[in-house]
Amino acid sequence: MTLTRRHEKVLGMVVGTHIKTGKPVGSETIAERFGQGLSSATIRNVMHELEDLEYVTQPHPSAGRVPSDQGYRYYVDHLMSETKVAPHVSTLVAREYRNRGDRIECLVERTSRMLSELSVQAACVAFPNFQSLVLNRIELTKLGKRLLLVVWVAGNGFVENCAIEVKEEIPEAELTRVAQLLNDELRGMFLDQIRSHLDEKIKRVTDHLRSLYGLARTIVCEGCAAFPLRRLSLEGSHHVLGQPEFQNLEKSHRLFQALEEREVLVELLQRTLEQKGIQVLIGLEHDYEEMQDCSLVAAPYQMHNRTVGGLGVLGPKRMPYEQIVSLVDYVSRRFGEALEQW
Amino acid sequence: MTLTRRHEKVLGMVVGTHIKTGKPVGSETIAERFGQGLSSATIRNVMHELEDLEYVTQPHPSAGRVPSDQGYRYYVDHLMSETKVAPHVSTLVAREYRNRGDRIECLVERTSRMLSELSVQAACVAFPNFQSLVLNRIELTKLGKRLLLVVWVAGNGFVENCAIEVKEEIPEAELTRVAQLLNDELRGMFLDQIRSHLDEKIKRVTDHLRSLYGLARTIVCEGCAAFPLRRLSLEGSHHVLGQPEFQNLEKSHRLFQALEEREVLVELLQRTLEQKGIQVLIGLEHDYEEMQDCSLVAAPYQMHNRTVGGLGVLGPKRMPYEQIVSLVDYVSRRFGEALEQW
DNA sequence: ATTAGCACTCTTGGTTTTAGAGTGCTAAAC
DNA sequence: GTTTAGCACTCTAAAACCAAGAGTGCTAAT
Repeated sequence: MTLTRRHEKVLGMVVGTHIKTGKPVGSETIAERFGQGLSSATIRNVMHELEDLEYVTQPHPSAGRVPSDQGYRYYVDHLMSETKVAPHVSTLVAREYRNRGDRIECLVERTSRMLSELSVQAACVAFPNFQSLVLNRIELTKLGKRLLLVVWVAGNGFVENCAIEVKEEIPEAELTRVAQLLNDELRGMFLDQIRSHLDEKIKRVTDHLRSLYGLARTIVCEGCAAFPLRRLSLEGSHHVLGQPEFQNLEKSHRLFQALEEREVLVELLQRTLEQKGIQVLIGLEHDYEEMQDCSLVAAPYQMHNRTVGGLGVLGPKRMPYEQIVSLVDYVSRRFGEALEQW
Repeated sequence: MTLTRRHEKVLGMVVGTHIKTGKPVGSETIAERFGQGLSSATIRNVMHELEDLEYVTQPHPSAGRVPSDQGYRYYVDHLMSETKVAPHVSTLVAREYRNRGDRIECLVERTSRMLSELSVQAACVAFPNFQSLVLNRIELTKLGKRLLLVVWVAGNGFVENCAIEVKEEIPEAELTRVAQLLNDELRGMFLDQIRSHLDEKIKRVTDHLRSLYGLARTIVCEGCAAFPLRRLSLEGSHHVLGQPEFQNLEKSHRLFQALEEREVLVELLQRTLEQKGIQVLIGLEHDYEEMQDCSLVAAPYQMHNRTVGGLGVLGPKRMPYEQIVSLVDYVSRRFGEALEQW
C-alpha cells in the first residue's frame, strides 16, 4: 500500500511537530492545525494506518506518535521542502572565509566550529585527502645518514611532511638531482597518479636514469604511505548533551566514547564521498549501534570539480533536517571554494 | 589550631573512603576500621572539629562527611603516601614508546590516549613548544612572487611549516644565500634565542651582509609568530560521564563545553610549566567555574633538561590521587625521553 | 467516510509513609 | 579530662499511593 496525500500530510505534521517539541504528537494537535477541519478521530484512523506501515510508533499505549527511522526517511526523501540558508548564515560564512592566509588546520577547524555553531549540533570536517591534491613542490632534506625528510607542498599550499628511511646512504648530489627531477616532471600532477606515472617511466628509461627514477619512486611510495588518511576535526559534540533524548547518561557516555574513536566518523564520511551530493543517514542506517539515536547529514566537498573530502553535522534523529541539509550543502560548497582560493 | 595525629588519621580515612565509595562517610565506618578501638562517638567529635576547620562538610544534616577542597588539599599535601606505578603500567608505557618513527602528532596523541586509558580519566598532552626546541634545518621555498614557504626542522625531527608574505620579491639566488646563512649559523640554537642573536649580529655587520641578515630576521620573526602555541591533544573526556558526580546533565554539559574550548586547558597546562614538578589543582583552585568539580594533575615534561611542554589528567575531585600522581609523573618522564630519542 | 462519545490505559507528578543512616547532646564511666 | 553508651532528632531515599491528564481504540450514529 502506498501513502495517500492525506497520509503524507499527517506524517509530515507528526515529524515536523515532533522535531519542534520533542514530545509524542497526539491526534488532537494534528487535527487542530490540519486546516481541512477534520476531527481528531479521523486523524487517529490515519495515524493508526501509519503505525501499521511502521512510519510511526507509540512509546506507550496512551501516548501520541513518534516518527520511526522509516518515518524520518520518508520525510527526508519526499516531504521535506528545500530551503535556502538564512541570509545571516551566508554573510557569516562569507566573513569567515574572507581573511585567508591561515594554515589549513585552522581553516578546517574553523569550518567545523562554524558548522557546529550554526547548526547547534556536533559537526565534523575531514581534512582534504592529501593524495587527491596536485603536487606543487617537493623538498628533500637529509636528516641523518639514511634518514630523509620529505616535504610535500600541494597546489593549494597545503603542506605535509614525513621522514622516511632509505636502504643506503644517498650522496648529496644525487639527492639534488632527484629533487629536481621530481619537481620538473611531476609538478601539477595529482599525487595519486604519480606512482603509476613513475612505474611507466621506469620501464622506458635505462641505466643511470633508471636508478634515479627508482629512487624517486621509493621516495614517493614511502612518503605517500605515511599520510594519515583519518584526520578530521570534530567540534561541538557537547551539544548533544543539551538534547532531551540524551538525558540518559549511559547512552551519552557510549556515544561520546564512539565519537572519540575518530574511526567511526572517518569511515562514515568516507562513505559519503563515494556518493555524489548530500547524504542523510538516519538512526541505525549507518550501522553503528552507539549512534542509533543520531542522524548524520554529510556532504562531500570539491576542489576543481574533484571530491577531496567531506563534512557533516551529527545530531539527534530529531533534528531540523531542512535547515541542516541546506546548511551542510551550502558550507560544503563555500568550503571547497575557500580551499581553491587559499 | 593545627591538626593532631588523630585528626589527620581521621581526615585521611574520610578522604580515602570517600574516594573509593563516592558516598558521604559516617563515623561508624571510620570507627570500625580505625584500629585503636575508638567508638563512633569519639570519631564524631573529631569529625565535628574537622568540620569547624572546614576540612570536611556535610551534604545534609544526617549524612556523613565529605572532604572539602581544603580537605583534599591537606590530603594531597600531607597525608598521601607516594606510590610507584604498577608494574603492568610501566611495561605498557615502555611498549608504547618502543616503536618510534612516528610523526610527532601520533606520539602526542598516543600518549594522551594511553594516559587516559591508564587513569580511566580524561587526559591531555600539550605539544612540545616549538620555540623551545633546537633548530636543525630551515628550508625556504618560493610559493609565489612574494609568498615564501618556510619549513622548520627541529633537532628532534619535529617539523613545522608556515607561509609568509614578504614586502618585495626576493631573487632566487638571494634566497639560497639566506637559507645557507640560516643553516650554517643558527643550527643547534634554541629557536627562541635566534631572534636576539640576529639582532645582535645586525648591529655588527654592514652593507650587503646587513640586508641579508635583515631578511633572515624578517623570516624568523614572521615564521615564529605563526606557530600555534595552543595545540594539545585531549582524550578520554567521556570518562567523566561515567562518574556518579556528573550525573547532573547541566554540569556535564558546561564542562564539556569548556573542554572543547581548548584555551582553558592550554592555559592551565601553561601554568604548570612555570613550576617545577608535578602540580595538583583541586576544585576551584584553578579558578574555572565550569570545572569546579574537577581536579587536574599535571606535570611538565623535559627534553635535555629543558621544559618544553606539559601533560595532565583531568578527573573529578574524587580521584585516586596517589595513583594518578605517580602515573602522571612517570609518563611525563618517559614521554620526555621518548621525544629525545625520537 | 466521518465523527461524537466514552471507556480504558498508561504516564506524570505530587503526597504520604516508612525505613534507615547519621548526627549531636547528655550523662555516666574510665 | 577523655571516652562512650544511649537516645532523641533530623533528614534523605525509596516505596506506595493517588489523582489528573493525555491519548487511544472502539462503537454507534451521522
